[in-house]
Amino acid sequence: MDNNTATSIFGSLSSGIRLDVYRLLVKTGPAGLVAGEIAAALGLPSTNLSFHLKAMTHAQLLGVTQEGRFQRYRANMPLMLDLITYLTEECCSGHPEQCFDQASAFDCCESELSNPLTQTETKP
Amino acid sequence: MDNNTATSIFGSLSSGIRLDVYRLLVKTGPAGLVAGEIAAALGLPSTNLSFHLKAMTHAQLLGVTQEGRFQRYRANMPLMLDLITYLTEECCSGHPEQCFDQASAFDCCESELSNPLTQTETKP
DNA sequence: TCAATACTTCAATAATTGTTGTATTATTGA
DNA sequence: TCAATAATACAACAATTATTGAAGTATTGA
Repeated sequence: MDNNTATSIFGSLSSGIRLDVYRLLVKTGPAGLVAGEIAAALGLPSTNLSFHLKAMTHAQLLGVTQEGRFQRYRANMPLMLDLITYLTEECCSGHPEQCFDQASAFDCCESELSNPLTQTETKP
Repeated sequence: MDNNTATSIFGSLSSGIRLDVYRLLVKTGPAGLVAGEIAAALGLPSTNLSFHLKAMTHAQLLGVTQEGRFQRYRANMPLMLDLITYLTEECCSGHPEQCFDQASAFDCCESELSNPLTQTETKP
């Protein structure tokens, strides 16, 4: 992960439409959705959605596979994990527990179970 | 966390300069840096840096406190955790382990130790 | 008090990004 | 084959964002 890759991912998620698309595809997981389903779910004109899908695919935030005349899009989850790693590299110069001393409602550094990405159940 | 908040955070990190600023401040942790130190570290004209710091502060990605004639900036780490939670809410409709079955090099769902935010040591 | 320092604001301009409608490509099923 | 469907490409225009230099505000220390 380098600065350019990271900024293009962030740029991809800096529009309300693209963020909605991404969250929708995170929700559907490996099944993904074809472009028309995304357009219907979000109520967007196909030409505008296509513009945004292209941007997200170019940033590698989405993957796409052809199925006949359909294009199926999926969220690239591993890339998001890479991005988080990049953001927190050298956190507090190697002492990440300090980053959260300031915060009240976070106990992430005391617990190994606080990352939503690593849990299958968040509502016990 | 709502769509608008999240897109403004992503917009904040969609410029190479702002991403450099954020990562620099993550690295310095609670100590933070004053504006002049950031400008010196990144080699930026103060007027341009000020523009970017204002954008990041407005998005709440940075906090700022006055110290005499200095302005000290710090990264808002808890906000980043909120953002990650927002992105992964309803991941795979409640079955996040599926999101990573596609990936080869990630074992996050088998291990509770893979989140950089929850570790104090990443290089054993 | 006053010059120097730290930083921000403002205005002008440049560059990038977003939206829409129309046209085009490719695939399917009758 | 051919009309219908799915989606993308292009062009025009609108809107937003970035950069710079000059001017302004506030604080400090001599």
